[in-house]
Amino acid sequence: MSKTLISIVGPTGIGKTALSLKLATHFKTEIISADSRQFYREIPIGTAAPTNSELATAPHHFIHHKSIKDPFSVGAFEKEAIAKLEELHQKNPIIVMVGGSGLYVNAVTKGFDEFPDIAPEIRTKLNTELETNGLEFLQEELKKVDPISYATIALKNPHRVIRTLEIYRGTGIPYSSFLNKDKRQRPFDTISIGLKAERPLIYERINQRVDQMLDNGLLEEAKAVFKHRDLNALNTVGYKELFQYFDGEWTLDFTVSEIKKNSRRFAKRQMTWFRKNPETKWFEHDTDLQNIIEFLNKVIKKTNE
RNA sequence: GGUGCCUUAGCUCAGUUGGUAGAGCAAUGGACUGAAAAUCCAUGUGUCCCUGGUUCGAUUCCUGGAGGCACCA
Repeated sequence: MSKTLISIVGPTGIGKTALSLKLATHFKTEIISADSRQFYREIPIGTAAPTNSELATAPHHFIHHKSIKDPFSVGAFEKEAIAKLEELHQKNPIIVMVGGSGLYVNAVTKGFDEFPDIAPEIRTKLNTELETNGLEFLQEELKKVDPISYATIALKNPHRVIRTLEIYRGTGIPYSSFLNKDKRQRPFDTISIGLKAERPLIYERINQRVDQMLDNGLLEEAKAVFKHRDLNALNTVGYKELFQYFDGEWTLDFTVSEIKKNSRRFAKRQMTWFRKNPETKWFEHDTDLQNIIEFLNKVIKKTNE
């Protein structure tokens, strides 16, 4: 039987975790997470990570396996996840992956071009240069050093400009010349399942879930990591707003409404990202499990013919 | 009951000396190959409360009405 990865995508709060548990139970298999914030064990509440009883339902990977202090990246995740998948596929031809981080999902299913590791100091330096000299200064350097990227990337996006420049400074080779090498072939087939719902319903559920997180102790959780606020892992909806509240800048009511708003915007960005994958099969969030399983069995049977 | 003020985008409001209107926020669409819950880009037609009048033309002026707020009784 050929190796299969069932990838579940969709906006935050739509029920991906619940579906992943049902599918893992049905196929008697394990779950890989592709969620860029549920990696971190210090922030389970605000990231809506699976609860302990959910984690006990099926073996999970890449949940709470890192500290917010550990440096981590999509590239590192890609390598770890592919290695883990290979290991799991030895035991079971079907593995489930859930995650709301589109880039991380793609890292596993499609893979990236190979880039060398870049010393983190280079990015730090670029960030200082951004602050002192401004974005245009960096754009000028990029124009000289990598005109192809200059013409293609979003020049007003400092993250993108810095990434392309750090590749050049770290290797002496333009970012653009690393792209579109031989795309790696994955040793498994991916079946992509998307969960969808009407926008007002998604928003309503997000609003409710934020209230639920606060009842579950989000405030205390955020307070406990407050002193690490500068870590990238904490540049995250729910925490960055609460830090403003702790600073005395915002009232609690305003903070909560900002968390809800930013969660809604996040969900919108997720939908934009996931919509562009033409291979995703979309189901309503309340679709009967049997229908999804039927669909999966049909596809799996076909690929094994 | 009387007097005054208000009624314009989902919200808060600006504005048009009469030529059918614009800001902030919200919202929407999009991009995104190692920061991605990050970061970035783009998008403003709405019975200008209703009715009648004046006018070539009314959201703007006038009459009447409805709703809101304040003060006086």
